[in-house]
Amino acid sequence: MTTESRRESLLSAAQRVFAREGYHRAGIRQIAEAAGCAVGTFYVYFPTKGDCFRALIDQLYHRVMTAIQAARAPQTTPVAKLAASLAAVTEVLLNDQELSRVVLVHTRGSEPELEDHLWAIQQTLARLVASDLAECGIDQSAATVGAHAWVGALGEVVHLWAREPQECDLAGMVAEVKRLFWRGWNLGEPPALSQVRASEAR
Amino acid sequence: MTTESRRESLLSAAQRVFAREGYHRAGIRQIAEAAGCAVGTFYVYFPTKGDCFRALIDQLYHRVMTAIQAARAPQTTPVAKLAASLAAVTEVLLNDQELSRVVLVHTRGSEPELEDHLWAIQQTLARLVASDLAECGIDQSAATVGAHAWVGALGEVVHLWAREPQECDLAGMVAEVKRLFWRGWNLGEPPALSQVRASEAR
Amino acid sequence: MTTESRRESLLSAAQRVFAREGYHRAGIRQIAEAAGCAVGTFYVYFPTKGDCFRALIDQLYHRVMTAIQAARAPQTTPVAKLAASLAAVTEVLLNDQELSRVVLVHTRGSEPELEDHLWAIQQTLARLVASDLAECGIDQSAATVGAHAWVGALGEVVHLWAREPQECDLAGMVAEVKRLFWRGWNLGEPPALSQVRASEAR
Amino acid sequence: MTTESRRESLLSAAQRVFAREGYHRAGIRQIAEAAGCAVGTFYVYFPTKGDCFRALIDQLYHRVMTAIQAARAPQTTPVAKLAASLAAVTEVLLNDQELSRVVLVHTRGSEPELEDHLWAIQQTLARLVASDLAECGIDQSAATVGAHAWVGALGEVVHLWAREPQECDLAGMVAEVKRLFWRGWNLGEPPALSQVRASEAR
DNA sequence: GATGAATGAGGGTTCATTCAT
DNA sequence: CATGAATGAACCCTCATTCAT
Repeated sequence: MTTESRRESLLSAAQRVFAREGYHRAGIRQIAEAAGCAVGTFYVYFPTKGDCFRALIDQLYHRVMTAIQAARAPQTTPVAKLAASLAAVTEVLLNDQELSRVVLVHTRGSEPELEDHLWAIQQTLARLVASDLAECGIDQSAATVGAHAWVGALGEVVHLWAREPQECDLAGMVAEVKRLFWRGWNLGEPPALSQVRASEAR
Repeated sequence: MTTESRRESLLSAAQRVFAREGYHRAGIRQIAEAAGCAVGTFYVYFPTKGDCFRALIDQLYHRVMTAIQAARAPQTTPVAKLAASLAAVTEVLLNDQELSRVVLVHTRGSEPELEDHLWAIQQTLARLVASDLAECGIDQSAATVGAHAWVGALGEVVHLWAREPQECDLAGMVAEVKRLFWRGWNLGEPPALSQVRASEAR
Repeated sequence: MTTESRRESLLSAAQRVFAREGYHRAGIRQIAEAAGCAVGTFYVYFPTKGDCFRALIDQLYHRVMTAIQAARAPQTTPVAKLAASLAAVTEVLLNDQELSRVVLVHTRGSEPELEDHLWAIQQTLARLVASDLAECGIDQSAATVGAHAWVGALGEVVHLWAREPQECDLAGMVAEVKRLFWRGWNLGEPPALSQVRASEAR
Repeated sequence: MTTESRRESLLSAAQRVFAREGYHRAGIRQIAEAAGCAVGTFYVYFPTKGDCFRALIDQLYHRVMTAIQAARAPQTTPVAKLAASLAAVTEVLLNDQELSRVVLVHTRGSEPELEDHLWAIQQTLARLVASDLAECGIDQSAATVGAHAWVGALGEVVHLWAREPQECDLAGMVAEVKRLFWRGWNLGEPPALSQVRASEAR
């Protein structure tokens, strides 16, 4: 087993345990056991429990940012860029549901440092959305609030799905949130996901 | 000092400490000290740290529910009831900012039992809103999602304010959220708060 | 059991365990057990293992300084003051043999902070002796070295006794050290302990 | 790199790290890194951290004993032998200051086994000095104590120098210690180092 | 011989909770 | 009711040592 795969097995074990137990109830012992290695091995790869959690946050962040950049690149109008960004975020959440759950649900109440870290990331994301909104003609402060509201709404929907996975359809809910905000921002009905994708194609 | 006032001083001390430190970093020692009594006294009034926190959750819940019922009673149309409910919630948040912060921000990551408790309450609230939405002509599933999205958006805005209290105006942001969702639900521009209040008067 | 006596029982248990095991091998669990209490109780009285050890250092320091001041007060000539100081130190070592052993033998290799603490104390003591020596006509640098040499010699003799308690007589060795240094400093034969004591009487 | 030179580079790295950090704070990782090799390599040359430290003790011991034997050989009178022995020890300390520091300062508090080992060596040395002293007419027990006192004084002076290297002159202090003990033993003023060396010459 | 990832016993410390006073 | 010393399970983390490559 290479050191990279060991690190990844620890990371995915941590993801599972954090998802199930939350930050504080998750013990290094459990994570190591879930990864099939000893406690000491955990510390070969992560200096700290918090650093391990942060790696998960960063993993999600990286995926989101990558997806957003890829999705925005081919777009030309502000509305299209906004739509593409939201679609990209949505897509990552749908693809990495457990990871999203860990990051969006369990960072709160973990450690101030981690909360700050995620907060900074969400600020980045919110500012991006806000600046798109501003370009779409929405006034500055409404754009800021709107962006945060969107982040919160999305987070809550993930939370709902995290609590009752069998009773709800995350994809459908996410689409509904998009329609809701789209109208709320006076941008009309949102472009269907398929249309966005079509326009992404070069 | 009467039994009741001692309990309330503990509760308000707990509110302050939980707001500042979060659930896990808040220690019984700190709470007791903030309340000006000994650790043992805390346990005369609350069987458990979690029960104390739950009492804060319930306090907010009680205020919200009372306010909603009072606001809805005089309303006749579904839209007016919805508007009244949202306005009532909003008003409680603005009046009890620290308490809202504790409950909405710090319940996550506390303990499964407490998370469940808050969740059940938010479900109740969301269902209320959802049923109003449904009566306003929004289809069932969209109503459910919409209600949760609204709860999440509101929570996030409280979070934003909790993090940067001097840079943002909670009341203004809450009003903006209302406009956003009102349009999102195709209900037109929201009634001004003053109008709602006027119609509340008997 | 009062809190003061509890603290003292912990301190004396710590003294025993540190004497037997040295700083690093001594565990909080052992100390607590030796004191007949739980691990947590140790931390009610000492914030840290190091703080507990430091309390022992300070205990010895306090006894030494008290004894020195009492012994010097009635003396008038520099030689008599020097003799009184050395006799006082000697007396404390003989009365508190285990404590002396802990402090003089086991501080080294404990923690930098503790080593510094003891070092500062020994510097104080050495400077006191050095200044007496200087007043006895010994030149400055020789006085400094002489004082440290005396401290080291005394420490080593304690060490010898710590290692082979049944084969050596600490009191006799300490007396021999005094004679040795007295001649080394050209002060003639040292005053007998009884004489010093006699002159202490008012 | 030959086996021997690798071992020596590890030994000198260990000397540096132990001098800087003390026994417990020095980690195998640091030593290996300082020697420019991997952790595993360390264990090719030393079965144990303690064994590595012991090798340093023995290194100093070997140098001291070699120097003493060389210095004593040409001497004929007991006083000259004593002077030669002390001068030899002194010379080694001055030539191998870092090593002396490691052994004399950091063995205490390391491990019982290592402390015993150094103790046995110091006993050997002390007995040698004590037997010379006895031949110089000093009575048995005074000789033993004197020898230990001398070892302790020397160690403390090394310690002083280890703590404040820039403020003190090890060579000068060592010379002063010699004068002090020489007078303490009623042997008059000590022979100058140069005289000893002259008499060493064949 | 050389490597460095893996190990796991054991370390110090925390803190919600209890209970005798 | 009020107290606060006492508790001990459980936590995160370290590091000397091993061994397959």
